[in-house]
Amino acid sequence: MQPRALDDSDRRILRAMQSHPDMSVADLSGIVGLSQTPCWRRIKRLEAEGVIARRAILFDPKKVGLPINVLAHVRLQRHDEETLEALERETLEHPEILECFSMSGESDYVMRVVAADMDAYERFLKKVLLHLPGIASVNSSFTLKTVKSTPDLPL
Amino acid sequence: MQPRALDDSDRRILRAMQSHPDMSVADLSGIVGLSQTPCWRRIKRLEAEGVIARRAILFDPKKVGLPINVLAHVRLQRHDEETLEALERETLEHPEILECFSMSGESDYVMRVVAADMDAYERFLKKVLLHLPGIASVNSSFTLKTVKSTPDLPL
DNA sequence: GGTGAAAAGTCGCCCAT
DNA sequence: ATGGGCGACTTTTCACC
Repeated sequence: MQPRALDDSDRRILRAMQSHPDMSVADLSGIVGLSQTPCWRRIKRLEAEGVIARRAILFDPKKVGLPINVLAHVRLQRHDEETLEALERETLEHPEILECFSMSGESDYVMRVVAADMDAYERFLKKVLLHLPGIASVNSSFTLKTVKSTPDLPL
Repeated sequence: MQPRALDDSDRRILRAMQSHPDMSVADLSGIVGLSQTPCWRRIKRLEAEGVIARRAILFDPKKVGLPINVLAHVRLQRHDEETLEALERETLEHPEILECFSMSGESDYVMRVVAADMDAYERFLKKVLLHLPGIASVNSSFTLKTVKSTPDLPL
């Protein structure tokens, strides 16, 4: 499962898979200019190496009742390794937190959180975020509109 | 394709699909307690209504050569509708911008941008971001680590 | 809502080159 | 490393309760 660099065929496969997530291997192979078996083997290899992390099904957050989207800018009091690890472990436990990045600059972490309504977010803020290990402050910015949100990478 | 509320079976289907993105309809139907055909029909309906937006294949950004992840906080000079529309249209054109939210609070927009290296980001900043319609300033915060990043919603 | 079934297409994996 | 082929699945669509 190693850093073997991707060659052109790999990149073509990734690009094709990304733009056509449920195309059959047969059709993919046509697009990338390989035949079925080699193409299939490369896909398996890319999966085994973790280049292909997973498949996913994307729902419309509003249509499933999660219209509230918040960027929570988090600062810590303490920055010892233990506190950071505890906080990151907590983060993984809460499905309302979709993304969490540790940051350079002013905030220690930025988290993207979804909620059913403002009340639900406020409860989440008070019951979870403000009790995270080592927390100093949480600054919540609400998104007015999702202009764009895609997992597709520029390959 | 309307706001017909989701019932329990719908939610169970969505939850099951989300945790098992390539389970067969046959197996899904078992989990949710319906039989094949009704389950399949509901899935098609959820797709037609846009509740299920799309399928996706998630790659590891580092392993495909995009280790740089930036949150760009953008402020505008002008806030007329025309400027906003032009900016949002531009956003959609650039695949390096994975997410773009219009915000309440200090920034007008927050964008998540990926790049192959610092140089590439700097070029993108100078050639694209700073030339966006109506731009006043761009404040780039680099992520040191992705603690969590998932499209899975808490259902 | 449920059953059963069948056509078309796909996958996973053998083999040969 | 590529291409061929085949059995075992799935998807999708029936007709009918």
